[in-house]
Amino acid sequence: MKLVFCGTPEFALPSLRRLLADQRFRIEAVVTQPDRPRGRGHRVTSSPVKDFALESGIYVYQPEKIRDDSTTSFIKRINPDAVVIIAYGQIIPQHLIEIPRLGWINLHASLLPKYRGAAPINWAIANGETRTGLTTMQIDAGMDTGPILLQSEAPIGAEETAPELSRKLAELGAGLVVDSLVGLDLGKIVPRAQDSGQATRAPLLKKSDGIIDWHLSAARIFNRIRGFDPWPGAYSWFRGRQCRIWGRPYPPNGDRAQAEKNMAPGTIIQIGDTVRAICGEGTSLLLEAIQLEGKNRVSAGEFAHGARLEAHESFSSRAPLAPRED
RNA sequence: CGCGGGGUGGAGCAGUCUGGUAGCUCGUCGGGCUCAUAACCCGAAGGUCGCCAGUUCAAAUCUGGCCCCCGCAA
Repeated sequence: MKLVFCGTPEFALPSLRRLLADQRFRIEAVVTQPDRPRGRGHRVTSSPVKDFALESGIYVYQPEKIRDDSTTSFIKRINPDAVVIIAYGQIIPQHLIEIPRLGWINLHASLLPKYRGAAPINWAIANGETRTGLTTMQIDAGMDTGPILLQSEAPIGAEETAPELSRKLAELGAGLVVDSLVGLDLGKIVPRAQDSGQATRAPLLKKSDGIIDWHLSAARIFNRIRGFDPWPGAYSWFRGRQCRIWGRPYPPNGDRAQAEKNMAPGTIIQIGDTVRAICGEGTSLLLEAIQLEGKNRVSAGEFAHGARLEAHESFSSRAPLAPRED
């Protein structure tokens, strides 16, 4: 089966590897996002998929916009049986979708129609889901709305973070992609329309999604810490400085709970090397690590030693109104 | 040439503007105290203040260059 592989980040790599190793498939080309200036200093960076493709000697195509005419002729010239598209990062126009006879086969990291959009793994964890899954589908012109080929469930660990779950799903997904292609080719899989009435959204993450609302329970804040790792993370402000926070719910303690019930959410409590922050619903978050802007990540104990916490200091869910003058 | 914050005994920080004895909270080691504690008390070791050069009687501190780490933005 002749294929074009279309993808950009790490998540797409296991599937690309699997297809490359399987004799039934021949990958004619890889399409990935153009090298762009990114990161500190705006250095030009290539995508993980591109790096892997080059190492493997696969032809790499990087259109600025996939809707360009040159892409159409490029795909037509190759005439693939299917295009496999995983986390590519651009919307595919209808006239391109129609070219391959089996369509464009997408691997999506949720049980569609749940969590349609760019960040299904992050939102599933952030919302406290205990299970999610993978879906392969034939893409259509909408956002993750195409007919479903295969689905596979996967549990979310109670403390699992987005990068951990992402690696796990990417590996599982590789097999699903292979099965989908083979099954579709043999006519054993019949694409099945999504029930859009059941759809939920998982929009691209924004920096501000990471702001901690201390009125939420510690369990819900913990879900966001896990789900928004590594970016935007969960953060707050301490003495006017932005401050990324890692922690977990603190086991309720009858004696203290009463005393802490009336403390303002965000208040920091230090008892020895144990540092906690008051959350909503009578809960508190055991702080594990803190990273002040411009500084390295340090353990909560180290943070407390250096900061010399005073009583009743607290995190703020807002940036300081006026610029700092220190 | 995107913007910005840092590099000070083993850890995290203050001190740098306004040059002039190396500070704080811990850790480590030794000793003491307590039925006990998020413990406490006494003592000790440990630092060429990222690197190089310059200014100065004197540089962690001022000037120039370099290396490394990090946040924002993209």
